[in-house]
Amino acid sequence: MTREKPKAPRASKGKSPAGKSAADQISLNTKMEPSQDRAKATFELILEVTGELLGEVGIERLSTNMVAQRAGLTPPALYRYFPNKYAILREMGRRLLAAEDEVVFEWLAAGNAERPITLEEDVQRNVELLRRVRKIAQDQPGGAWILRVMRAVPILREVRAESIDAVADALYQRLRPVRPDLDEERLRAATVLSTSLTTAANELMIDNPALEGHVATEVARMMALYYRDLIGEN
Amino acid sequence: MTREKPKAPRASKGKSPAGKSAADQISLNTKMEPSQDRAKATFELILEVTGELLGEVGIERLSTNMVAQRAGLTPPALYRYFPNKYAILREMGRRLLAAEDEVVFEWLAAGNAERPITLEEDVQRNVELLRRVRKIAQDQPGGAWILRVMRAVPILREVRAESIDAVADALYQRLRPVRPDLDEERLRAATVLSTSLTTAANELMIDNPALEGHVATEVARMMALYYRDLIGEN
DNA sequence: TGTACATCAGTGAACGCGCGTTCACTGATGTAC
DNA sequence: TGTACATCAGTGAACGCGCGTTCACTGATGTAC
Repeated sequence: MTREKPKAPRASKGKSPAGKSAADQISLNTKMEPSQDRAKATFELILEVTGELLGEVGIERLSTNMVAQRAGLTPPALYRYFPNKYAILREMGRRLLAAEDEVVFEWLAAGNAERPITLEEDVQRNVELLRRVRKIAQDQPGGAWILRVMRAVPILREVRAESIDAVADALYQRLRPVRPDLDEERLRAATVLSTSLTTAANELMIDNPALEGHVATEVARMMALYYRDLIGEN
Repeated sequence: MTREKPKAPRASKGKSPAGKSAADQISLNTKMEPSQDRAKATFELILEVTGELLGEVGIERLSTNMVAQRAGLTPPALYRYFPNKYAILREMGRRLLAAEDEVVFEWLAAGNAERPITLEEDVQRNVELLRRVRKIAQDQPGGAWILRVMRAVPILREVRAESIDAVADALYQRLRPVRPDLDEERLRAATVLSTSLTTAANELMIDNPALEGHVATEVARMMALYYRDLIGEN
């Protein structure tokens, strides 16, 4: 009795930017369908366990076999949802950054980036935003490591880049009407830069909690001063 | 005829910060002695080839066997100098960051951080410093990848942290006399922050050459504004 | 409400491969006399 | 300047291990009637 091969949907290869050359060759990273409740729980368990292990052994020693074992599964069970460890990390990274981005979007929607206020108020608003964003990574097991790994692994770098672009663009859209005369490329560069540096500052604080208090206010001040100069309200 | 086991010096385990827990367990990373010219050439060849491969296959697929093969060596020849791939990357990372740091030290020694000048001159000086530092990573094969990997691999993170601390401290020593009244922790935080963010900005530009021109001047301006406010010369 | 059946979720066992690592060795280089 | 010998540099072959991956399968869940 020959069974039909299930031969799953096998992924759409993402947006695959053609000339991206290195290291993303073979690895297609899309997962299969979790439909029943049990399956969804397994799916979430895999993500959770991967976060823990990432912090414990690092990305290099992390393997699908190791994740499966820790989750109390056999390897084929994991394979049902993720073709390899990068797919797991990608899902984790997406969720983490999406949550961070959401905080920023809300902050922007509340008008924090545009109302004229004093420098000190400006700094305090930035401190608060930074704190809220930072908390998301800190509250997730292995969160700090996901952030780090997203800088060094090609497939994950895309996820990170998209998140930064999305945030920078949202900021751009808020600031554009305030200074319609400003050179577009300069404003684009400013928003991408401040977004990138803000995440870098948060990673610095996560790495080095002893500095957290002072660094938070200093980076908040740095950004406030920069944008006040750029927008021209100082 | 039994030979004496050479049983090399086997490393001093670095400074091993006791509670560092994860992922640096087994890996001792010190290399053996290259003495003859031929050996030195091999040593350098290994570093060079590793840089190339790092860019081509990424850190995950990089292996000592792969490096040895590409260098035209057998694995034991590589083992004579490096106990594992992290030792190679560590040496590369050290050299790269030492070269970058040296540029900053010279820039500071030339008094660029203290003389009272106009904002625009200040920005230009920062742009030039950034450019010089950036060039070092760009000129080295796999340089960008070494920088990335140093954020995500525990052993290499130490190398990176030491470099940033050294640069931040040099900056601190320059600024301390200028504002002896400033809270020490605040000034420390400011120097570590600006050092970290400057490297992050350079990595951003390396990742995204299209933005290089604008980002360079914007980050230079950001730092200039920040320090002028901090030191109180605006 | 009960049961038969289709589909979903996960198992157990096995595989080939390349990695890290070791061994006793040969060939190259340098140097004492 | 020539040669004998010690040390340094690199080889060839082999190993055990854990990884990614597959297979045909059993057990769990949901649903049509």
